[in-house]
Amino acid sequence: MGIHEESRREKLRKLTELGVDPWGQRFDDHQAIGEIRARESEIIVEPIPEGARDAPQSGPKVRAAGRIMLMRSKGKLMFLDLQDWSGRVQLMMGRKQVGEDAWAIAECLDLADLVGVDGELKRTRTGELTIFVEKLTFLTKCLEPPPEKYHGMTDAELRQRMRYLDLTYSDGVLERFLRRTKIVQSIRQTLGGEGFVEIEGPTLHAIAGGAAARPFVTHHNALDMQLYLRIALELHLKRLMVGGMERVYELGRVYRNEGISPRHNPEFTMLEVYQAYGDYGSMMDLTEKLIVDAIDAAGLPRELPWGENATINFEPPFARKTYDELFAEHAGVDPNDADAVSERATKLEIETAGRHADVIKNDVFEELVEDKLMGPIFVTDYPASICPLTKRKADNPQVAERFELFIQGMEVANAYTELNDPDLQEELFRTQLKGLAEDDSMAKMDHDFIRALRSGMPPAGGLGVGIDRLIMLLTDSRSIRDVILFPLLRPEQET
RNA sequence: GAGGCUGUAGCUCAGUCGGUAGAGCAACGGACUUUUAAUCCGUAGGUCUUGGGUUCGAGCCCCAACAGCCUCACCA
Repeated sequence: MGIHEESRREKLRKLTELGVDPWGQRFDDHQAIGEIRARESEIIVEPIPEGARDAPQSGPKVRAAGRIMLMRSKGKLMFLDLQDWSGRVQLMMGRKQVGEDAWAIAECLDLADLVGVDGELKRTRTGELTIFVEKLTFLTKCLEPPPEKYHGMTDAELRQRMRYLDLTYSDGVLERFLRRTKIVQSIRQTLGGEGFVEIEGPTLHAIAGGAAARPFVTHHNALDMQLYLRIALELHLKRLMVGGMERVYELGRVYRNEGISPRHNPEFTMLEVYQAYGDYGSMMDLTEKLIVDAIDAAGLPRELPWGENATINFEPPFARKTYDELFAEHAGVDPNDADAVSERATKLEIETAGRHADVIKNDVFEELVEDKLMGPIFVTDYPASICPLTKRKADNPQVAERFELFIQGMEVANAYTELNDPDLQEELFRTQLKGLAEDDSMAKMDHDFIRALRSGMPPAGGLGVGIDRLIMLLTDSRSIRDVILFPLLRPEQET
C-alpha cells in the first residue's frame, strides 16, 4: 500500500470510529450546484455597521453534494471547492460554525472525497460565491490520490483507461459526453417527429452484410454455428420495410474488425434510416434536418469552431455537387474518359491492371477529392458499379442514386435510393463476389435477403450516419476516442 | 500490418558531457477564522516501463519486448 492510500485508510478508520459511514447513505433534496449558483441574486447585503469590518448578509439556505476538488485549510477554518456535474462552488467551513463533531469529520477529509453540505449561500470578503457550511454530511471516501490539481490528467492513455478520472478532472470532457447524449436524443426526436419508428435488429448475424468490412467472428455453442457481429444495419431494416414498416430506423453499435485510428474505433455507433416511397433526395433533406436540429438542441450556433483557425458552417442548405463535377475539378481529368482516368491513377501509383474502371476512378477520387471536401457538402451520383445496393438512375444505369455527406474530409453520411429489384440485387451480389475476398466485398450473397426483396420492398430512400464522427464535428474533437467513453485499448500490463 | 515519437515519485514535468535521482502539486507533522492552483516552516516518498548488451560506471548509448500517441495501410 502506498503512503497515499495508507493515510486515506487511516482517515477512513477514524471516520468509522466517529460513527460515520465512510461509504455514505441516501442524501435527498440537494440542489445542483449550477442551480445554487443561479440563486446568487437572492443574497441580501446590509450596510456595514459602525466599527464592523463586514457587511451583514443573508442568503438562501442550500444543500449540495459533490466531490472535493480543492482544499485550502486555514487552521480552524477551511475553504473547499465542491464540484458536481453542473458546476463548482466554494464551501467555507469554520470549526466554531459547524461544531466539534462536524469538525472532527472535516479533519478526516481528503481531496476527491464526496460530501454533502447544508448552509447559507453568501459571499466571502473577496466576493466569491460561497456556501457557508452549517452541516456536513460525509458521503464517500476516495482511497486514491486524485490527479494534479492544476494540470489534471494529460496522459492520453491514462485519460482513456481511467475515463472516470478524465470526466472529473479534465476540462470539458463531461460536457462533451453530455453534449453527445443531447445530440443523440435530438436525432431520435427529429426522427420520431417525422414519423419514423426505432427498432432493435440483431447484432449477431449469420452473414455480415450491408457494408464492406471485415467482421468480428464468434461462435454460438448450442447451435454450433459461426456468427458475426454486425458490420451494418442495412439488410434487416430493409426486410422490415418489406414487412410494412414504412419509416424505420435503428441507432446502434456496429463492429468492424479493422484498424484503429483517430477516425476509427472497432465498435462505433451508426444510424440507419429507411423511408418507403422516398429516394436519396428525401434523405438529403432529412440529413440536413437531423444535423441542424441536433445543433439547435445542443444550444450551439450554426457555425461551429474546428481546430485552431477553422470553422464549419452548418447553415442549410448544404452544398451539393456531383461526383463527376468534383472529380473533374480536383483531378483535372474528364471523369468519363476511362483512359485518362487510368493514366491519372498510374501517376498516383494506384494499381490499374485487371481492375474495374470505376474502382480505379474511385481510388483516384478518394486520393484527390475526399480530403479536400471541407463541406458540409453532399457528393451525389456515384458510379453504379461500386454501389451494389443502390438503384440506378432511370435515364443512366451507369450512375447510382447515392450521396455521401463530407465534412472536414470525413465521410459522415451515406445514402441511397435503395435497390429493390431482387433479380438485379442477386446479380450484383454475384458479380461483386467475383475475384474479391469475401471480407472485402460489400456484397455478400444473402439468399434470405433476396427472398425478402422478392416479396416486394417499396421504392425507398435509405440513410446511414456515422454518429461518432458527427459528434466529433459538433464537439470540435479531433479524435474519435474523444467522443467514445471507453475506446478499445490493449489490456494493461500487470505489474 | 509498416514507420516515427513518447514512457522518470500518486499526478504534471526537469534531468547538462555517461559519474550519488530533482522540482511543483498531492501526502505526513506544525502555524494560521475570509482563502482562491492559499501561504509559511519541516518530513517522507523512486525496480527511471520490462529484459538484455556496451562500459570501471547507464535515467542518458545499443538491441529487443510492452503500452500510448501520430502518420500510412484497411475502413466509416
